[in-house]
Amino acid sequence: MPSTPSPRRQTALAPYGRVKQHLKTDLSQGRWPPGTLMPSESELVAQFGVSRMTINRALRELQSEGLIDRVQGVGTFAAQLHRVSSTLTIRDLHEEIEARGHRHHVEVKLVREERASAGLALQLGLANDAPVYHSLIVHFDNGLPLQCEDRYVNPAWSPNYLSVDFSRTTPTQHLLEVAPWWEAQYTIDASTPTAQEAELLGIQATDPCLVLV
Amino acid sequence: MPSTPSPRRQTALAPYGRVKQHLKTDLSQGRWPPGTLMPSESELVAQFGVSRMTINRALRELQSEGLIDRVQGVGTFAAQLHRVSSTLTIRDLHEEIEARGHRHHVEVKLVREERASAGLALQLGLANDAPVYHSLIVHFDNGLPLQCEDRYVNPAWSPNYLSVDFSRTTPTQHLLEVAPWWEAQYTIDASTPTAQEAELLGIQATDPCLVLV
DNA sequence: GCACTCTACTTGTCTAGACAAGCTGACGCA
DNA sequence: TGCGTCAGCTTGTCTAGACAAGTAGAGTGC
Repeated sequence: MPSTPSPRRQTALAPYGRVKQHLKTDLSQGRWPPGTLMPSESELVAQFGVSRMTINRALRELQSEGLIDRVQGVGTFAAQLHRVSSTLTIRDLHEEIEARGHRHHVEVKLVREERASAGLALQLGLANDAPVYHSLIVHFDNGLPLQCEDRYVNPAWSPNYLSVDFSRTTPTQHLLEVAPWWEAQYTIDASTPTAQEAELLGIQATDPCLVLV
Repeated sequence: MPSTPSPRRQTALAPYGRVKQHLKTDLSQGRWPPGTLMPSESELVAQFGVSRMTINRALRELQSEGLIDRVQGVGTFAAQLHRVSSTLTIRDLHEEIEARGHRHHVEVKLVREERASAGLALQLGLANDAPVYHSLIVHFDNGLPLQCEDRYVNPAWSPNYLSVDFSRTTPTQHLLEVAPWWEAQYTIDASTPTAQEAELLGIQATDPCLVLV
């Protein structure tokens, strides 16, 4: 999270911090229901008497915290509530395992082009039946199956996704190269794996596991 | 996270994005080992030929991603590796439930001072047998038990932790007041609850759940 | 009615300069 | 030796203005 200046109790909070806190309070009190248009930057400039850059920073950080959505040319909107709950930044599993001094390898179970189902199309912002790239890769840590990576990719983001050698570079890494950095919304859930996933990971289908969507 | 301009393939990445990506690449390639002093803002200004605000934004975002540490008056340092693995921002459950328009209440099961076990002392950076504050609180959403909050606190951070009325303010909120903002390292795991936790939450001990450490 | 253009408004970003706040090490003094 | 002061570095933040890029709506001509 971007560093907030240490607020010495009530005093000496930086202007951008005051703006942030003010908007946060209003948001949590239900002014601007989810999806509602919020004041524009110039309106906030007038209201708080600070420069636009200061307002901009406050809004940018609120956006990074998932509290608001901003659309260029349109405006700032209060975010949907479920967005608020928690944000998880996923880092490349490969890097993580290497950093622990363990051996990492993957088995590519599947890489192909498919047609987007209705739900998938909505998630990726595509038309129904539009082509999507689908990869299914199992990650191993010191020979133990650790993670089952079942990924759908918008072809527009990475046209040559299918031709990448994923035994050398992971999909995450590849996408990070294409998109300079990568952040998305995750739903995290505890659940039991599907039969197929259990088999790939070599665990009991009744063992709990994490599911990221 | 602050919005990055949609990267049109390789071209037209905003300057602050180029700086970020450049530093990220160098960091991942092991220039500046963890803890090492990195170039100052003015050095980067000279190197990239952009204004200091642009460098500052890049660095601020890298910091928010946990890749670097910055200390006012001292400099910018490469972050420790374990910091890199994954960052989870926890929001106050109370706020979250209220924001949904639900009723929230808690039951304080336990608030007391204990002695730190070896493992706990290590985690909190304390000596063995040092006093720690321990609270066990169950959160309810519209009367349904939702979360079991089992928390150990370093007394140095919050000397009056034991005297706080947690039926009015949550531990998270209290700690946020003491420490201006709060970020920590989490291990996230899927597991089955302990018998005690299952009883508190009114669920089957075999139901999967999320565990944050 | 329909398509086009043009304008006003929005956010996205950069700049050059300024001052504040915090740390470190050199220096001078007792 | 020990201590206080201060210069010079660092990051933290704000400002006023500028231009780019994207959107929506009003107006215009067909």
